[in-house]
Amino acid sequence: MQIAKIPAPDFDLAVTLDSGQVFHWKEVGDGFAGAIGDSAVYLEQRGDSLFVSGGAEGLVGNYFALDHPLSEICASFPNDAVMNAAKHFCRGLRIIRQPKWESLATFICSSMKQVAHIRQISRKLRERFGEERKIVNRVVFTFPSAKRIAASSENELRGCALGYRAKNLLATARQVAHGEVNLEKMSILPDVDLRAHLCELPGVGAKVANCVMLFAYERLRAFPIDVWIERVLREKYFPRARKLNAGRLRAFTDKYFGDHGGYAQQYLFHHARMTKTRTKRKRGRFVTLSRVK
DNA sequence: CTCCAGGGATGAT
DNA sequence: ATCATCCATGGA
Repeated sequence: MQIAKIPAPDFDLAVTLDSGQVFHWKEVGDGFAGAIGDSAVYLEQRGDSLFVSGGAEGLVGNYFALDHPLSEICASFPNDAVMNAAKHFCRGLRIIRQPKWESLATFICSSMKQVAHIRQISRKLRERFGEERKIVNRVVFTFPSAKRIAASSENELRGCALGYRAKNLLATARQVAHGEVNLEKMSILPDVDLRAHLCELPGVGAKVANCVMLFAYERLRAFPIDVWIERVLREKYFPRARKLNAGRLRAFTDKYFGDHGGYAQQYLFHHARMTKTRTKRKRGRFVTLSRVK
């Protein structure tokens, strides 16, 4: 196996792969094995260098967006205590450029699921419907195409622990496979129109649409608000606000976090998830109940 | 065992 | 327009 070395300053492979953007990489020795699109890849980081299985250098550099000016992006974050803590904690985290269908399908499956569950769903979909590849003596699977998912049945998808999400994934896969929507051509749309088109797909609402925009369409302003981010916003930015609805939070995040809001969001998300504490509102304040490992 | 999760669709106010 | 309810599943 030929291994190429590529420079990867301002990058943390492990943090990036563990930050809830992608769900299929598995640890192998000191590195990770998985698929980028159709190609099986092995990755290992040593300091500021990335060691990549043969021929995948360009693929890897693009996937991990090593061209993003990360220090400038982080410098554009709002200067407050919460953001600074997350920025320090997540140093080297980059927003990945994911394949569009893979990202869309995965986040349709993500609703009301913990990250560990999404990993299982991703693995089962790949093992059952994807294509097998081999890398460093390991078997990995590509993510199944929309056509392959569309050719399956709802019951087969339910067999991948999808539950009620199976119907949505199948319906969206059919629209993509039949050409009713063209995910690639949607790249030319401005944010507002892209979001509106994505939200017309079954199982896609504002949150999933923003994830796909951020992770697959490189819309670095897109700011997904899930239960974790909503908790951070309520507890840290509006600690005693009453009647904070979704629209109010949306208005705040869109103007406060700015042009790289999606990056800021990902840092806040990963930081919160890795340092999670249970809290409860008590006499207008949030108090810690118990710390979870 | 219980709790809860990178939500969305639907129907009632 | 906002709000409540339901939807399945399994790791922690």
